[in-house]
Amino acid sequence: MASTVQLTSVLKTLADPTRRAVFERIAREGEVAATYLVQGSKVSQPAVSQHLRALRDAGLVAERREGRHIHYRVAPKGLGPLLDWLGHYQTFWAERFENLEKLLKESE
Amino acid sequence: MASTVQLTSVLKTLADPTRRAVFERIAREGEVAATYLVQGSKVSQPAVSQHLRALRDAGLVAERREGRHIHYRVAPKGLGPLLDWLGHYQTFWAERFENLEKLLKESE
DNA sequence: CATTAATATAAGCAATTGCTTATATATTTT
DNA sequence: AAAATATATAAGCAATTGCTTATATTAATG
Repeated sequence: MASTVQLTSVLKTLADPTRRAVFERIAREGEVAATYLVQGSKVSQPAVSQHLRALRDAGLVAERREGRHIHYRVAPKGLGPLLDWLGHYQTFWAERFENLEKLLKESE
Repeated sequence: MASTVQLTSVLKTLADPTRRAVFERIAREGEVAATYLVQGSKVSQPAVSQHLRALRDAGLVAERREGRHIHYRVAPKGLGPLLDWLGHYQTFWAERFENLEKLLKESE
């Protein structure tokens, strides 16, 4: 029953393009250490660190410490509040939804 | 092929709770004149007007003038960039996606 | 233990945001 | 045309945001 607060935090967190790019890279690569996210990012190490904190606080990523590296991965439930919310607007995107449906079937 | 810019604007626009509440009310009520959105909103008329402008600029609502009233309705394609983007993360929410799938089928 | 490496925190700053009040622009009504 | 109604715009302001540089913390290594 994802609260408004959670949904707001997910949306705000994903709304920043730099931060969203970090999220997308984590999603693509599976598990990435922060250092590697800093390499290949336009912004500084502290900036990346702050984005990672925001992503974690929003429940969008989880972390696993391994020595002095911290590996980030996408938290499967993180997008939950957003998906729940979108569920209420199915009537507005039913068509597109069926496209996704097709994609999903093809991918298995 | 919804650009990053469009996605960012959709996310930013929906991220504000007051503005999202306006959008939700338009969605629920089908077509609503701005005046009625002002009534029942915590914020002032100009604030609502600014939110409506933001929603329109993001492509989330469309308007229809009728005399001195302007009626707002949800723009079906508005959520497109968001849905397209989510399509890339199916693997992370496939399960939840199937729930939505079920709901969709029940609703027709 | 001292140094290096990985990450986080602090402080400061310019830009953006969301609101307000005041005023402008339509449009209808009298 | 004047008054009333519906909506938009302008200007200003406090709060938030995303970044920076500088410094701390945590962990591995020589």
